[in-house]
Amino acid sequence: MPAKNKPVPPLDPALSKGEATRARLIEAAYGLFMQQGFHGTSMRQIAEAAGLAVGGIYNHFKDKEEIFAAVLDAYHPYHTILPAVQALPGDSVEAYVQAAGREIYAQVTDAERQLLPLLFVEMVEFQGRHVKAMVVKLIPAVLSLLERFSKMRGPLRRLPLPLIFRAFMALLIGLVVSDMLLKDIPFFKQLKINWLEGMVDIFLHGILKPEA
Amino acid sequence: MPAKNKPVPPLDPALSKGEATRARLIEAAYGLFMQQGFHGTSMRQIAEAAGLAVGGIYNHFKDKEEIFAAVLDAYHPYHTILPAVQALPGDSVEAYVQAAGREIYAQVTDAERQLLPLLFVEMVEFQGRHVKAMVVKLIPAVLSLLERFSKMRGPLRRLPLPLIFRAFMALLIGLVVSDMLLKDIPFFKQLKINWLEGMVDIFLHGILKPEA
DNA sequence: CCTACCGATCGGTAGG
DNA sequence: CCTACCGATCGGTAGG
Repeated sequence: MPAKNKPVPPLDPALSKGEATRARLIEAAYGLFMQQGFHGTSMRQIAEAAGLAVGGIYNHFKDKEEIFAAVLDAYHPYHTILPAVQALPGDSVEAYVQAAGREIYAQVTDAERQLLPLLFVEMVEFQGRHVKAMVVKLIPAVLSLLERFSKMRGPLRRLPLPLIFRAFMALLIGLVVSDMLLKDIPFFKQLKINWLEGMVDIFLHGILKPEA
Repeated sequence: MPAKNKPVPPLDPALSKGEATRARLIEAAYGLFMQQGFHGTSMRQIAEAAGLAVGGIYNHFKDKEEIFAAVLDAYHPYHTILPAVQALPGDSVEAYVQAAGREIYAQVTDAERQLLPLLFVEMVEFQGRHVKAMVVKLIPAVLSLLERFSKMRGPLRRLPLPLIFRAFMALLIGLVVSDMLLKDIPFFKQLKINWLEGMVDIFLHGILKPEA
């Protein structure tokens, strides 16, 4: 083996050249998918935005769908939301639910414009198949969360824990989705209501015993 | 004016030839948009499915977006949901909310596979602009519904009526959306929970005074 | 990672 | 002069 010059792998501070190109492609594709959707975005557009030729993309991704999966993986917030929710102080149900609501909503609305259009593309083009795979991987973590929740069962009404969890998630999902449709409408902007706080309040009254 | 023969307009039982062709185009485009999305569906596919040539489409719609708008208008269920909800018996809050939940959920899940993918396309391709226009038109009807609701305020906690309404809609939206992601997962199918009933129950406890 | 290109198909329009 | 379409083709772009 002759001493061919090294290709300079991760000698660089952070990323190798290949990794940097891959990251540029993901970032470029993310912006284009958000604005134009999946079929509305061409490989040439992605290449141009990332500063390389069409053919070069295929050194990093086998096809367009693989780019989308990488984008979704890079931008979905579950790897930040779940640890954050697990680390929340859990003294009482009220404190926990309020904190969780704030935490999830903050991360989700923060990610709303960053993520929701991407999720719509996912549903349209792939019938949610990538997200479904994520959900399956998340099940154990959710179960351990429910386990922890079950220790605070005292003040709770007799309701199945999965129902409580899903109702909470449904409320937040519905809040974020309806936000997209309502936020530009003057009539709604004029209503001075703290929607998140109000919904969490309704939810808490819904799951707690009256005497609590 | 000589007695030229009449052009035989809507003598036919239901639709004129033009209207029938338009209806066929909408139906064909609907099926294709649902399966393939907007950019994933070609004018040629729509034409073929409707049994005419590509050029013929443009006698009915000026471009592809106009077809989509017509499809959305033909298939969204607000003109059936709203009258149904307005006609519900409204003796008590509990009865009303339970009936409304069942009614909306039935229509929405019935329309789920008929409509949700279309709404995702709408969000991806048009940033919800057609649905926003619908929402604005619906505001007066919703306000009159809230007006009616305000007469049953007795057993309700002191909460803003718009909050109650939106929380209810958010819960149902979240239920339907999460359904799409969860329904195929074995773990969830194994849970014997009546999700709709449970969520409506939580919601009702959330908005009603404890003593009621 | 590029240049050069493929089979096919894109949304939209021509004249008749 | 109209509605409803045809066969053919426009300039460009798709994923690979």
